[in-house]
Amino acid sequence: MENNKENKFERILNAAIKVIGNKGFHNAKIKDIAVEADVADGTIYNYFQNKEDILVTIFKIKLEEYVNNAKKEIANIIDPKEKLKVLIKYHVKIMTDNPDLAKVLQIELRQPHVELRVKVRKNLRNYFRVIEEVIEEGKKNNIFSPELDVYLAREMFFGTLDEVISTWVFTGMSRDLTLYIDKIYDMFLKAFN
Amino acid sequence: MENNKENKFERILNAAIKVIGNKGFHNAKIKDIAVEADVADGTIYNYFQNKEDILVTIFKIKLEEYVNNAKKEIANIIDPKEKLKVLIKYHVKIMTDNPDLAKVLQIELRQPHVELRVKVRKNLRNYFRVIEEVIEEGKKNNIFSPELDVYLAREMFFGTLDEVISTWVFTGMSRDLTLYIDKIYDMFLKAFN
Amino acid sequence: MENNKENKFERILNAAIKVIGNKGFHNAKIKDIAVEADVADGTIYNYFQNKEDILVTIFKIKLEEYVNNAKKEIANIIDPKEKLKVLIKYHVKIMTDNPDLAKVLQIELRQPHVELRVKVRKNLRNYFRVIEEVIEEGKKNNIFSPELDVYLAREMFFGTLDEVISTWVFTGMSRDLTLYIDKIYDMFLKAFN
Amino acid sequence: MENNKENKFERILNAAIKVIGNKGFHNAKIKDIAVEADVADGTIYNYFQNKEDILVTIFKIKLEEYVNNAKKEIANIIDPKEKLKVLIKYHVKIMTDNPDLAKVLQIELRQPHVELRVKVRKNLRNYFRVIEEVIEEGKKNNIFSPELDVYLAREMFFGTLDEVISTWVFTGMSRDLTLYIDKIYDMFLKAFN
DNA sequence: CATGAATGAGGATTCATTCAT
DNA sequence: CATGAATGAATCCTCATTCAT
Repeated sequence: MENNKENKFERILNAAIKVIGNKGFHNAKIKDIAVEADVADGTIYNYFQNKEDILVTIFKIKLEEYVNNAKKEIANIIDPKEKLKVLIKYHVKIMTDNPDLAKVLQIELRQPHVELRVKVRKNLRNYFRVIEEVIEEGKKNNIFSPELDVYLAREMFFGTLDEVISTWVFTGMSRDLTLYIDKIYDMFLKAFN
Repeated sequence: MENNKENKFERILNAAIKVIGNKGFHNAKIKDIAVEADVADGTIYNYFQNKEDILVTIFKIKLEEYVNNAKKEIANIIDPKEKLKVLIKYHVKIMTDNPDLAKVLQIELRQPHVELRVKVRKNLRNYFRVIEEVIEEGKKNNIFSPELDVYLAREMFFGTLDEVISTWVFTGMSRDLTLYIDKIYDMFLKAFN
Repeated sequence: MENNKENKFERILNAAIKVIGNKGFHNAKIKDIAVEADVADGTIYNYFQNKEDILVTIFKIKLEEYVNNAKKEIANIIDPKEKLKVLIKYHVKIMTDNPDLAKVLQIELRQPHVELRVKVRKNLRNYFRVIEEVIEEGKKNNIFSPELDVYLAREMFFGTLDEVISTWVFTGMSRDLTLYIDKIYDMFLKAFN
Repeated sequence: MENNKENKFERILNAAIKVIGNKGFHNAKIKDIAVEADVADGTIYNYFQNKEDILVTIFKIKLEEYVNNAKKEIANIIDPKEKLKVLIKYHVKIMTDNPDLAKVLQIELRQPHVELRVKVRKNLRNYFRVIEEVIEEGKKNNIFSPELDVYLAREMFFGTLDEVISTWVFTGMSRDLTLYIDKIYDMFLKAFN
């Protein structure tokens, strides 16, 4: 029972990721999501307040999950450079493993709707913090330049990966992005030095 | 007067940039644009095929303008490094001078609607080509590493700037971005080396 | 305890009177009534056929009760005038003691839904009959004018009381209506003479 | 043009009176009103803010009209008794001439929805004032008892007529109500004496 | 009998687009 | 060309009712 309910929540959430990822928020109809989740339209409203709440929840749940796992991935690593590489790998892996989620994050991150963006962006900040902490650490250990601007470095880190994923998503997701990881890593290392 | 002489096409286009920039494409109503342009709803359809065409035209006209001017800016410069710096400056200048346009480009670049996105991205490619040519040139002149992946370098260039602008736009456009130009430039130089 | 022993049928019925009285039939949700009665939504359907049936039952049960008690009140009175006064008193007392019920009767008596109204009005006729019998009796005893139109007299009796209660209900139920009883009684006596 | 617009507003208003009168506010669908008025659904929203606004406007326009005409009817009459009779006649005439409007007034006057009722009741007060002024005048001229409670007299006047109309409406509108006018008038005269 | 999650039909409202003036 | 009233398709959400547990 508990399980079943959990199940339905996740089913709707994943259906929403798929549908919103493919059609975009505004073109994703509640009916589409309901059909994809194999529930009635009304059932969605037993789990979400309204359509917007679905989007916000996707960001909340999925980014939380992402950040927690990213933290775990680098937890036992000492070298900040190695941490950076793992973060790149993880970013690319998650996005290429979940292209629909990638699309939702790519696309709907840029909502102009103020309230919505605030809610959505809030969840992203935790990820930014993880990146910045690694960069800070690298600075302290003299691995990165003491003059490196942490904020800009993080923008470069996220911006570059985001753009690479974005291009990948918007060109049919055919390329194998793992091939670029080492090159991206090298560029970051040099840039941060 | 000056304002009245400005032809209607431009008035509508600029009104659309303002409204779409602030509300996003889907929340921008034709009526909003008409009011902003001080024309009747129907008049818009004498200049544009439909709502989508307005967005496509913004990208077409404004990116064309942008690319042409960017080309001019670097036309008389010989040093690829200097060209890179000018491109950064120009990118930042245009976006901070036209925040509404910046928002439209930022936001609607990630159109989920496939056909629309294809039309919109098409115009961006010319800008990408300009960047890539500068990088290529730098490689040839041994200013950038011969092993530099041009595609990735361009992704880093555009992705980083895009992210910096995006953060600026979405945090209230208060910061003075020109202060970052030199730092960003230095990071690119190192990364491309 | 006392409250818990009160059987569910009555709990639901009274909850319905409260909720429908405050929100009106169409704005009263089954869930509201269920919450007020402290039962599950589905439980209501073990005691009532459907939402409409609740309203019909309120009229049936409460008006039956009302008419029976009204009859008892005047059973041992001989003077038709005195009976009239008691009926006025009783009408005012019941309605002011049960403002939620008063609201339901006031409001839903005017159901536009034909079938529903027929069912609802049917129960009112017994009350009309009681009033008319007292007036008839008064005519026979030469206490009221032999030319008095019984139907109109009853309309005046009920219409006036209904309007007085209605105004009272819709102006916040602050006034003390018992102060008006004698005056209303006097006006009826004169009108019926 | 002006005329045409005026026309459409009235067409929708009258269609709404007809449909709401027959089905009640909650069962009257916007589509029903649109079909009856021979306009598109959306057109209604060019003239009214929303569904509720239609109802409120009916009360506002029609009661204003009613009160103005009622005032005119009694403007040249000196005898308060005669004024009372004319008011009765006029009330009955308007309601029997416009049974759909009568139903709307009868039925929707008792909405429990607080905000709605406030708006609706506000328009009724002007009619109450007219009645009360006539009764006041009758008291001053010693035609009605100096002890007559004006408020109660007005409640009786309106309540009785309202109930008579209500019964007429709810029993198929077959009876000829003009036959009752003299009798009602006589009862009021006696009651107010 | 009691529960409350699931259902899905139904409807008010929005808004891009048209076209008569 | 300009207008803006009219259109009507499209969709989010509500809520009475059911039924498996």
